[in-house]
Amino acid sequence: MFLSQPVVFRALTERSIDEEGDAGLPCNAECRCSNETERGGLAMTRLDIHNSQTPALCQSCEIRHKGMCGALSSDELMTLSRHTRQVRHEAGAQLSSEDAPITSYANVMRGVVKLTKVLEDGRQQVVGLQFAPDFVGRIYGQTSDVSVEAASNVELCRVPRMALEQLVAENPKLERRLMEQTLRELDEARGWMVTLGRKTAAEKVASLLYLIATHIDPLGDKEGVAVTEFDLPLSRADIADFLGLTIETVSRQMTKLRTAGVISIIANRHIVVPDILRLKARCG
Amino acid sequence: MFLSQPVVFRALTERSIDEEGDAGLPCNAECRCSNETERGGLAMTRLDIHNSQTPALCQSCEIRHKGMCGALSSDELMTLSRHTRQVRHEAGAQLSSEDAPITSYANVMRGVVKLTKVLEDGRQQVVGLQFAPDFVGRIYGQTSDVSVEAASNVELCRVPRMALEQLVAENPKLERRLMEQTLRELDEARGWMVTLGRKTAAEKVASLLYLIATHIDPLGDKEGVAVTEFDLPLSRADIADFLGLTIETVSRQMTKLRTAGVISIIANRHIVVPDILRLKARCG
DNA sequence: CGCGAAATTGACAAGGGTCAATACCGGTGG
DNA sequence: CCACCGGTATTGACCCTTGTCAATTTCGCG
Repeated sequence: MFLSQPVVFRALTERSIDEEGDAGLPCNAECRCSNETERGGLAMTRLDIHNSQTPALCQSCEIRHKGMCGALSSDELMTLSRHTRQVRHEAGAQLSSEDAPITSYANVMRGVVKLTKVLEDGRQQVVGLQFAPDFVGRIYGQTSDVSVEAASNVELCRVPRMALEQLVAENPKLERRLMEQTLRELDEARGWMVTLGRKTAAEKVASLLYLIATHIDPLGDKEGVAVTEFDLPLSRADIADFLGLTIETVSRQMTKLRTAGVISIIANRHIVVPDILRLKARCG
Repeated sequence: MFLSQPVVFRALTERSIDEEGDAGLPCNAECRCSNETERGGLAMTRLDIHNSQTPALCQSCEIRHKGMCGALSSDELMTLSRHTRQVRHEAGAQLSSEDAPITSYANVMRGVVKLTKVLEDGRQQVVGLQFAPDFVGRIYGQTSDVSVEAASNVELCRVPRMALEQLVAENPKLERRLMEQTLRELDEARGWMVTLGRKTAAEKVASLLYLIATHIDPLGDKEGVAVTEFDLPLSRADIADFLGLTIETVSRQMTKLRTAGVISIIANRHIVVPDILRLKARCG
């Protein structure tokens, strides 16, 4: 299952309950999933005649045309949506652990997912961050090799392994999409290798803030545009684990950026960037 | 072209001539390529009737059954081999530069290829090492994003972009192979993120030596088995650029490993590892 | 308001970087 | 065969950035 083992690492002292786990995930106001489509019954029969509508489940989905789903025709989306389920997880929830078998994949709809690796003695490194509409999960592999956690509160669209693999086998365009996402992740990983290996603490912190400013969902709008104000989806410990620093050093560098007027910090987590180019200039 | 621009970075003060560049690469003794197959003429006509022999070019190739080529049928290998060319490059030769358009791919047959990225101010980071039978080059991309250099003397099997992309389009198994290689590279990049972010200088050096011991071609034999004696395919500067250290620190850590009896260093480049597990134990 | 967790700040230590001197290797030419 | 030379690697002394440990403040939330 794409779900918590009771493994507990440092940054995971928080709660790790999630709203998954029972068959009939209740539909509250904030989660606008309409998952009657996956319960069989009336809605199901309508889907079986392969019309070209957008599935009810996907209609309100902000990433419907992006990421993996963008590669699918209406019919394919129909097929897929019969197996997907929109789920929410709280910050800190572990979605899958290192070496756990892979049983499902997911698309990030909202929030940030972090991928981490741990050394035997407990030293931890965040090796990837996924924003909407990224695909999460390692296809063609038996185990996942990284631990997957919700960095912030997240909403995911979960796909069982078999359903996705079948769809991929039938749809070269989808496979291609996933290949491209993998290549993008590879580029990003290599980009961070440069940051980890060759940048100073100050540049590292600036780089991460810049990454977040350019990737955090500007409410369903165009991607890649820097937002000038956002809530940090990561704790200082997460930031430290991502940048290969200690929380103290992160804190000091944040203060420096603040006193230099590059950012304002409101209540620890909320960041205002008056001039994104000044921030970018500090990325090395 | 998969070929040197006159761009010169730090570690590239060496010669950067290569034996490519003219149409009819002469066949010397060391390069056991038999590239009559790609010159048309007699051999060519025999290939066109799609029999199931192994192409002459590939017969002596040690990685014939490994890497990308392992996914091909005899016929496909025939088709491919009509476009490939085995080439040699000296250590330090630049094969492709960051942001250069991609015009060909290659398989590593012998030696080590390094992928690097550079910051504006010249700080350099090696972001990947490729050993035989790895595939080199970023498929589905316009530019390569990394600079590709021969770390040691290398022998490559070069494939023009168009030829490969056509073959990939027709052969899902091949596409799948490339996807798996990409995923492996992603895993490796993430593994090195941990090394760069969280390991000490001593652990970093040990980790790199261990990587090389387990990846350097044990003369065509089974992969993944650690070899106890090898020539370092990287200079101290390359090692430093890979590990995010300075050459001085690399040097000091190597001497520590030597005085601790974990390795012997013969003439700077030749390394003997009496007990690979002792080395592994120092990787953190 | 008050508690526990998270973040900041300070004093100090240490790992690794910087700069400079020296040693070593590999190739060339006498 | 040996001497020399340029590039590469090693070693040492010193310093700076970042880590460590501890005290304090701020935040989030009941």
